[in-house]
Amino acid sequence: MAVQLKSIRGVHDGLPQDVRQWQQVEQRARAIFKRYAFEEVRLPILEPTELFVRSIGEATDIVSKEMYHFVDQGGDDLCLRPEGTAGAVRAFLQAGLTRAGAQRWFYAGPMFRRERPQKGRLRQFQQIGVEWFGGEGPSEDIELLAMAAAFLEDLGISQVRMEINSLGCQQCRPLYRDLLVKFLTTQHANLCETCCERMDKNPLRVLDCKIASCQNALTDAPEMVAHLCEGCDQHFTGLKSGLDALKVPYRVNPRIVRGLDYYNRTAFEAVTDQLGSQGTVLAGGRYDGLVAELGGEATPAIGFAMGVERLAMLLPEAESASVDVAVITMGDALLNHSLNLAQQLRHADLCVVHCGLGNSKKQFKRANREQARFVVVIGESEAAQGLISLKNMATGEQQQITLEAALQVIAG
RNA sequence: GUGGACGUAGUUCAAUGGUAGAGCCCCGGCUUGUGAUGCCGGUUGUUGGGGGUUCGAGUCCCCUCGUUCACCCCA
Repeated sequence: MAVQLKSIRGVHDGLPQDVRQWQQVEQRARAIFKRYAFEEVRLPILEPTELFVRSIGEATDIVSKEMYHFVDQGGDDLCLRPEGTAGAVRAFLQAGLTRAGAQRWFYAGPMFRRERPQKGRLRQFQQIGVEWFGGEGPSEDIELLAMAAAFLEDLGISQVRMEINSLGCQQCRPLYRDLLVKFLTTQHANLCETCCERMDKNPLRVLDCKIASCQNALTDAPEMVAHLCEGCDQHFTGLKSGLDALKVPYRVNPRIVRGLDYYNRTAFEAVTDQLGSQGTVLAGGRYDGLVAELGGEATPAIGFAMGVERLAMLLPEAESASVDVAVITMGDALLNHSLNLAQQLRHADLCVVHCGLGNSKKQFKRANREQARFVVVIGESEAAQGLISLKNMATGEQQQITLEAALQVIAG
């Protein structure tokens, strides 16, 4: 059939089969985050364009070419949020919470980026994000990473490794950057075309180039972690020792780079090789300068976000909740009686479908299709005696008993 | 934004340029108070859309939309 009206490119429907998996991810996240005293916030999907330009960085791909932005009827320049941190910081400031002590937030919802879709990459996708305001670490970094690791473990996702790095701060990163550019200049001939462009635009990006020849050329490249200032070095050392103490598995990957401008110090990614080239399933870092950048009192903060669809792809298919009872009515005159019976079964907290009217064969087929564990048959003889017929669909056994007795059997 | 692959029934897939088919699903019957197994029968298509070449296009060409994979980038 020709489907005339289709969802737009890269924007997919969440059908029951998908949503079951998303809910698994969400439920596990809620359960784990609660133990760390994080609370849910619900933030706008629409924000002023200016917010993202100032926080994420005007030169980033996200802001320069991937945002859905428009001017509304009142002349306001708005955007569908491409990520959650900027809005969280805005909300934090707007609520005047800079002196309210630590704020531990999480949120779940859709984000929008107008990219070319591919496996694990959509134009509308869901993130669960976590933001922790008011701690400069490293204890917050340690606990946040431990929480992320606990979540992934609890979800039952193995084959994911946590990689960490330090990006330095405003003092040591520029010095390192100069050092790196000097090195890259010596390797200029061995780098790919895009890397040569990156040298000017964003030299750190060269570090995570996927091309093997570039990686070869980078063998002796200076690493940020070896050029941290004293403060950053202590911070990173503290982070590693804390993770060791909590037995959180990790690997230092000096090539991790963050795409968004606001990150400093701790950066991390949970990666899998099961998803093709979109292997990053959870990523985040520290953004100590962002609150001040957006006009607030300087407040250190750290956070991460995870891609719900990507995580769901790593989960086994989820079965729908099974139907406990299907109610079958023999004779139109008994409809109200059987509808009433279905309600009584539901009061007992059972999952019940009513099979409507029609001949018994048709109704039984429906019951079978619903994969009901039991069928309750209401016919004239049952109604006359105040009993029901209860059939176990797996064994085929059927008995005429009272409703109370039936509830016992179903529960048993 | 760049490059490759793909698009046929509800679904999974066939069809040397020559009548669009099969399995599964679905519907009906065998059995009007009994499903799942069996047997018999039945429905299903603007071949993603538009244009072109040809006596003739699912098949070849162009455009477009979508999916997918990779790059860029990122969750």
